[in-house]
Amino acid sequence: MTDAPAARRGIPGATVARLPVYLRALAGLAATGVDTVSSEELAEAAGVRSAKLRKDLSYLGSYGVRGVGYDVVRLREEIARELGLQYDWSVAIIGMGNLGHALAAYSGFATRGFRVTWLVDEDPNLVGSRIAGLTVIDMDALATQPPAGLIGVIATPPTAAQSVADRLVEMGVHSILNFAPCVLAVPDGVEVRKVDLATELQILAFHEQHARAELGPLADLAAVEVADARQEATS
Amino acid sequence: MTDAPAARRGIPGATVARLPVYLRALAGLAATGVDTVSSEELAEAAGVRSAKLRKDLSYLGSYGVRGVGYDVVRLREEIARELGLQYDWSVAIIGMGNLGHALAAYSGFATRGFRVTWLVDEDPNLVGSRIAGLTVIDMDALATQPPAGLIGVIATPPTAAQSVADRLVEMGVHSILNFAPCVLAVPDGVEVRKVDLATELQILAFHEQHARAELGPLADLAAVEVADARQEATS
DNA sequence: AGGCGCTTGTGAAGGCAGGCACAAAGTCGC
DNA sequence: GCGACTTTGTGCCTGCCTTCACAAGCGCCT
Repeated sequence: MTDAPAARRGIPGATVARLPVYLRALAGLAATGVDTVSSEELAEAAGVRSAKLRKDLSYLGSYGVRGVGYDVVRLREEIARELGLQYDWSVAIIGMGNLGHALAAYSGFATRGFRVTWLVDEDPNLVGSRIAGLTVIDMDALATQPPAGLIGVIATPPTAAQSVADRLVEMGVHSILNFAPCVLAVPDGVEVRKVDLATELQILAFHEQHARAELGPLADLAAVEVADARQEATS
Repeated sequence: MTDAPAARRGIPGATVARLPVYLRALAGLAATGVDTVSSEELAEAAGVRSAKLRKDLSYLGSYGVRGVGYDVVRLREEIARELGLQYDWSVAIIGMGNLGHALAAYSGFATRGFRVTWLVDEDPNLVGSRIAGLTVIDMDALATQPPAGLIGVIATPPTAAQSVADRLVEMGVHSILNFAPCVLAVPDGVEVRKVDLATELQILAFHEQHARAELGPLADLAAVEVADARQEATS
């Protein structure tokens, strides 16, 4: 997991990070008509241990019935409320490059309680154009009407990310999702979560390398071939 | 973080997850001509505490010089080696939707030790077309030449993700990065890291809601407005 | 050559998260 | 109406990660 920051209202950060997974699992169960689920079943659907699931849910209150399980609809509502999903949250995507484009068109946000409301870019050629049904604006235009509860998504090159973050903070945003591969400095009270694609791959590479090392030197040759291919390409 | 799995070779999972961040910070320092850095400076650049940084680096060995600091070039090499980045890793992206497209075009992979080598999709209309300089193939074609050390990136809809994962495992892949919002079941020895964009936003929503609650009921009204707007849109 | 100041590397302590196991509590069958 | 069965909620323990604090080590200055 990326960083699990300080817990609020007594709910551990690790638990908060898992609630969306439970919510997803519950949505799947509800779609198939299940109306009651045991911690064992739900845990399997969510990919965790049942004891962990029960402990997580216990932080929300006692919404289960002993001997029976959890009411799917009720539990869904409770988790959604805990996550603040009883209303949609507005999302502004800053940076309309490859990634920003894809995010703007990504349907997964709308179905999970979020509405992409603003698309922002600095490039004059992009400002004014329409992407995914929205008109691209610049940061100044966004700053004129900073809505309360806005979540900022930074999809700019890393060089621009800090200044964008500064401006977001300035206009009162205190939740930022950062796709730019860099460290953002923000004041206390502003929550930054980062998604770094290359970092994830590098972590996988570590495991891949060490899994390979355990197979002995023979298995290592395959990776060396990759290295050779690289040299060909760069020479 | 997503899950920090079992450590190998004694390096804690939490440390492995931070090594890429250090690597990035070192690259930045090297670009500005710095050749020696103290743990304090590097920690600041990486957004961590210096004690944590030193402990992390100590797992790799003693590459620092007391009273001086760390040699930037040397430390970079050591971390890169530990992560297995002395050679490029091949990456196959499965699912050429919005996200898959953006990932294929994302330049951040190539500059960090990865080469997108295969683009895969099931749609006959897409197979054979060219995206970002590569020809899209289908899973069968990928299976004919499963290269050792391949990392699979799943960018399909969630309904297809499990079957894609099964096929990847079948062809010997044991490192998977999953963008589909679902839980993947894989055998032991296969490493799955997941990136779920909506989950990240939901975690932010939790913090946003509770940060707001602390400001009192007045501040809560703004969010309710958003809820009203939603009802208008859905009615 | 010797001492001084700076920085690393690490033992120890504290805190958080995960897993186990069981008592509490509710339902179902008879 | 009562007992047996099922499943939740949770206290305790264990292990990992983080933080603190300091001794060890290195270079530099005198």
